[in-house]
Amino acid sequence: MNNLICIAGPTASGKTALAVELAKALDGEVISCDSMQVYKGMDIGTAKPTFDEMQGIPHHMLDVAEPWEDFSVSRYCAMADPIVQDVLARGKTAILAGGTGLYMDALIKGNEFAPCPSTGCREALEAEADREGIEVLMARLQEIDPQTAARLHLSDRKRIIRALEIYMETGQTMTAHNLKTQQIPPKYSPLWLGLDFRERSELYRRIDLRVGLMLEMGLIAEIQALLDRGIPAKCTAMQAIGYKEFVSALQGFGTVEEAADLVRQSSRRYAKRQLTWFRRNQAIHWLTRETGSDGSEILLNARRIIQETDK
RNA sequence: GCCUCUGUAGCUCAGUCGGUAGAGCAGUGGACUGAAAAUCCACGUGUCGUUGGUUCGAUUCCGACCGGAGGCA
Repeated sequence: MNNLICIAGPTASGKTALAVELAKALDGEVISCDSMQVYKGMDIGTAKPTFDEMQGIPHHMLDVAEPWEDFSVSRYCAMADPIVQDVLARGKTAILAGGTGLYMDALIKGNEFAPCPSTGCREALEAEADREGIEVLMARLQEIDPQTAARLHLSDRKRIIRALEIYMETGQTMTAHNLKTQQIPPKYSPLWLGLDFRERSELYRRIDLRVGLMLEMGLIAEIQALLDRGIPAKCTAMQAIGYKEFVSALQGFGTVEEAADLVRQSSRRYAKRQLTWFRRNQAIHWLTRETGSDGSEILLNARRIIQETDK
């Protein structure tokens, strides 16, 4: 029984539309799996489903955080998992749709994350890296967790710091922690669907189109409103593609047109990274859109796959 | 019409004092366990405009032709 369906795919591939269509057909509710659509007030630039697009289907995990808050995978799972269970308990189909692969995998696997209480140890590590150089931290990591140290490149400052942080907070190495969580069997076994295009250039064309549309819909005004509310330009939410570039333009660094070019390019690279993430998931049934197609075969193929696997 | 400059990777260009070439950007592949729209790694063969000549050998030197830019009439 396919009562849990995951819809993965790169940005601008049509996940929202497919999720709504499937929800209509299967008495389902949509749970968004997107690291930026969680923020209130960030609608246009995150391509959050509009009221019309939702077509009366309940959508969860949108607008669940303020833009100045720090959000994270663990917080996502903590909020989304009870929702999934509730939808299933009510006998409905839960449709998990979104492009944040880490969030989706973590929720499905039921990952437990190493704790990260705010003791300021991350800040201390950051400061130390600034002062002493990252090599010093890497050397320490080499001592306590050689496997992780070997895996990480010296320039991957973020992960080096995170690995040390886990050890300092829990007394357990990242390697040990990961080993432990990997042994836990996945919490859910959903039907996985993935959206892709026969030709990459078709995806890129859609991305370009969407960026233009976002500007027409008033993305700049949306960003200005966020800044007017005093949202720090350096918070996690403002790292979002389509926000950071225009914030920078509004602050006088370059023109809006130049920023739009950057947004298109970052979105293309992001889409590529998303595909890399999802491609390694062997469970995904790929729905590949043929060149020149209007996309109508996608829903049909999705429903066929659902039927075939529902025995 | 004449003169000068120019034609090399998808784009902008470098280079070879003659031994078939390399940067940036674009692009591609990959990693990813509490920032993930983040962070990080790897990847450069292309009729060197066309065609003759010189040469053991030409993308490189010489000629002609075809594009492009500028100047003089």
